[in-house]
Order: sequence, then C-alpha cells, then structure tokens
Amino acid sequence: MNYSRQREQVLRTLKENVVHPTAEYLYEILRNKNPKISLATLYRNLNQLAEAGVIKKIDGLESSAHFDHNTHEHYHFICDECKKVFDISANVAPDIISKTETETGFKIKGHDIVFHGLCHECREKKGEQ
Amino acid sequence: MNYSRQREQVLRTLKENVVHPTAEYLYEILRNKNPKISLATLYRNLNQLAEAGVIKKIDGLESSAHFDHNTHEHYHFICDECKKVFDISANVAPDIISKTETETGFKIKGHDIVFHGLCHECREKKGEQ
DNA sequence: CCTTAATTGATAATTATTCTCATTTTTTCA
DNA sequence: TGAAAAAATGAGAATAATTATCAATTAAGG
Repeated sequence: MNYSRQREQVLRTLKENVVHPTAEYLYEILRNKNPKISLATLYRNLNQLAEAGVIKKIDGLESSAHFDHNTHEHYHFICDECKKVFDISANVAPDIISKTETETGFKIKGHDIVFHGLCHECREKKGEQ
Repeated sequence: MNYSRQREQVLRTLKENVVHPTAEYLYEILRNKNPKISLATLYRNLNQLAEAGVIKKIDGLESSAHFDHNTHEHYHFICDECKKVFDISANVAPDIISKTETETGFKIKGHDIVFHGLCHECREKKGEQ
C-alpha cells in the first residue's frame, strides 16, 4: 500500500472525528477538503485501512441479517471460511449488562456479541492450529 | 398481529432450520412449499416476528458500517434514539475469547460487542428510568 | 526519466431491504 | 351468517449501502 493524498485525507478525517462516523458522514466532511474525491475512493481506502489494521470497521455480521428462532440469550460465531453461524452460550460473558450500565449510565436494552474465526471443521481442513 | 398462512410458513421454515439462515436462504426453502410467496411477505413477517420477540434478528449495527480509528480492543454502544455510537471499555467482558475458545474449540480471530439502548442524554430527555 | 504498479474518479452494477398499492384474506360483531 | 373494517399479501418499483469496472492519473524505484 503506497502513499496517496486521498488516503491521507481519509485517515486524517477519521482521526479528527471523535464519534464513529459512517462512510456517508465521512464523505460529506471529506468533500469540504477535496470536492473531487470519489465515493469509491473513500470506500476503497476505508477497507484497505481496516484490512491493514490501521482503523477498525464496526459491523457485526458482514452483509445480510441472519434470523434465529432461539430467543433466549445467547451469542453467535460466524466462520470466516464457510460462513456458517453457530450459537455460543451466553455464559461466556455473564454480568455484561449490569457492568456496562453501571460503568456508563446508559440504559441498555439489548446487545449482541458476534465472534468470527474458524469453526472446528474448517480449522481441521486448513490444518491451522 | 393476526393469523396468516404465510406467517405460519415463515415461522415453521425458520424453526425447521438448525442454522441461522439469511432471508435469501429462507426464501429459497419457502418457495418449495409456496411458490407464490413474495419476498416482501418474507421480510415483513421476519421483522414482525422479531418485533414481537418470537424470533431474533442477528445484526450488530442496523444499516451502514461505522469506522473507528481506535484499534485497541473496545466495544460499542449505539443509542436507539440519537443513533450516536459510543465506546465501551473492553473490561466489561474480560476473558471472553479464551472462555469461548475453550468452550467451542473454534479458533477465534475477532469479536464485536454492540450494545443498544438509551444514552445518558436521551435517557434524560425522555424522562425514562 | 521511464516503466510498472497502484490509485483515482466517474459511473454502472449489485445486494439487501423497504415501500407502494391494488387485491385478497382475516377478524369482528351486529 | 355476512358486511364492514383491519390486516396481510403479491408484484414490482424504489432506496440505500457498497462494490465492480475501466480509462486516466499518480507514485515508486531502478
């Protein structure tokens, strides 16, 4: 990944914002500095920077929503390889709500934990430890 | 919410599937039972059922991705009211990865926790406890 | 400098989802 | 029962977010 003025601008704009902007919001800000910048360039750079670990993309599951008839509290794991979604028991993070409410003063109405990685099967297939 | 054959079918199809299907996948299955069923009906019913708490929709943030220049481990809270995104310190769920890896045998490469509810400001505005 | 590789801007395409609206189905209750 | 009101449907248009395409521009390195 080599230097470009646009990538520089994307990164700086992101850093100058305290909140966690969407691409749309960033685009508006960016156009003030550089009215010619293309939306595609913004998305490209955000993805590249996230890929490189310079920034982070916050999005639970990638594209489409998944539905679950199991409504008792539990979490999910999505396999990077086969894209299957698995249940994770809720007791991996027990008092997470009360802890967070106390710490923040926010009223928590719900939460979701999504893990990703390699499921058992794909792990074996790839021979990865 | 009153009875309809299509809603019945949507719910049954979801329950008969062990995995956590996407709408697209459900649609394919549903069309075998009812070739006339509309995609809009499927989405409508999934949302209604989720709204009513009969099923659960798994999707971290609703629509668009948010980006964060802060790459050290932390979580996020999105306010249902003003849609702002806040940081939550990672220590609300400390050994969540090791615990999950031990419990599942999966290789965890990352995870995201997204809370939602009312932020401090909106909580006061709405006078909600 | 010159060549090669990376990046850009403009825009088309795609994907997932929601909206619209005329028609059909369900519910209610006289 | 069965007529009126309310809810739900199907078909397809619309939207929103994101990705792909591709010719033109810019960066990097010998």
